Amino acid sequence: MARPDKRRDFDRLQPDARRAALIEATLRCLRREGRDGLSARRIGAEAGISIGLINHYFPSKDDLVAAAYETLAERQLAMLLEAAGDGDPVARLRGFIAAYFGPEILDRGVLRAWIVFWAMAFESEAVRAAHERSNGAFQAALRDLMADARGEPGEIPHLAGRATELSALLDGLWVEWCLAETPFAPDEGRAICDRWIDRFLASPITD
Amino acid sequence: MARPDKRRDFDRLQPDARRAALIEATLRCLRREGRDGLSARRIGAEAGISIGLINHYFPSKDDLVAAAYETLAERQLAMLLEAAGDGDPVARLRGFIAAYFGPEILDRGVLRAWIVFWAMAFESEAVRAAHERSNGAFQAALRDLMADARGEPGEIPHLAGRATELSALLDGLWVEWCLAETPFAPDEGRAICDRWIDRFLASPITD
DNA sequence: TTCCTTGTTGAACGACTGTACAATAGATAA
DNA sequence: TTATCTATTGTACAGTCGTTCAACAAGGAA
Repeated sequence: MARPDKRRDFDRLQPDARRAALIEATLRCLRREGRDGLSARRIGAEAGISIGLINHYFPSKDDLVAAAYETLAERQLAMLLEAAGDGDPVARLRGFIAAYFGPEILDRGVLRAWIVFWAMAFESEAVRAAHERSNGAFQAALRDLMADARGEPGEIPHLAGRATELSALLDGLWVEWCLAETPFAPDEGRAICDRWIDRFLASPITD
Repeated sequence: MARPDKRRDFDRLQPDARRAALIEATLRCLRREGRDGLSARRIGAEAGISIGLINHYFPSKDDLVAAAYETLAERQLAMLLEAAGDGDPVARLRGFIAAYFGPEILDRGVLRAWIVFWAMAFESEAVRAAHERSNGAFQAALRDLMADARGEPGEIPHLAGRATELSALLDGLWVEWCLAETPFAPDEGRAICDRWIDRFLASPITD
């Protein structure tokens, strides 16, 4: 007898699609549960697949986390650059910073995931490398925006230090906001950074 | 027959001393191994006691971590205030910041432990409360130093925002330094903050 | 249709986890 | 000395963990 209602036991996906789905499931678990969410069984359940499949795509947990880190970091940076728009340079810099205080980054779950990335950077070479790349890309983007905003070439060595400073200020406010019981208003954080930019634009090129 | 060489099976300490020893052992484990070090067995081994004793002093792991968090945070803040000295107000502020870029804080192990604190603040009410207290004390100290340095009353509401800003800058540089493969020189971080203070001191009181 | 590749399953393994708890022994008071 | 208190021990328990691997099945090729 035929089995017209035969239920397929599983969907067989293309490797790329399955990899992407596993990364997304990992990010959801990390946002929701932090390090506790980083378990093969939970990620498998979140992705709707069985335990063994994860190791078929990622030789170890570290590789999965590194891939998730890079995926999220690239997405966030792309979002910020998108929000910066293509107007005049100063507006781009300010737009970038304003978007940083939007709901996609100023989110407790996102920091919760990020903290796992930072923690694993101490243990896993793959995650450390992912951090190095992501952080480098972020600061490079910031440096270019800052150089344009002040109309100077981005290669000025001193500018890298200023970009590190602004990047640190952003990160610090981000951590502070996400961990505080009653955090400052997002607009307040944006205002702090806007005033920082005011001073940056007003200061001499050697500073 | 007497047993003159009878070996005592264990040293019985006063509760306070044992509590302190457990907290110190926890801090060493966290610095060395991060979250992996946060296991009753490892802490017990580090402290030279057996597993069960931990639960005798701390009803759960969260309480031990919260106590360790508060101990470390208080110690660090006390060290910074000590380093600030009792000279003129501006020198005190600069001394505080200079000490922040010293080996007791700018240390990968310390951040590694601190990341565990941040991670657990999402899961444990006790740790979150410890963070709230520690962070509040740190920013209050910073705000007072800044108020004195500019010769204005510390209750000025705007000053709290500036203290949050400097605190975020410090935290951000700390994280950046500890996680970077090849970090900037500590003096460079101190110089960034010193220039920040220059601008702070030069800016009008409403800013 | 039949064959083959490989995406997918799920049980199994040994190691580790936090906590509970009865038993032990050091210290102090009577 | 003896009794009492409690700091301390270490086993036990019920889980969860990451990873391995033989078996299964979906989909395309022949």
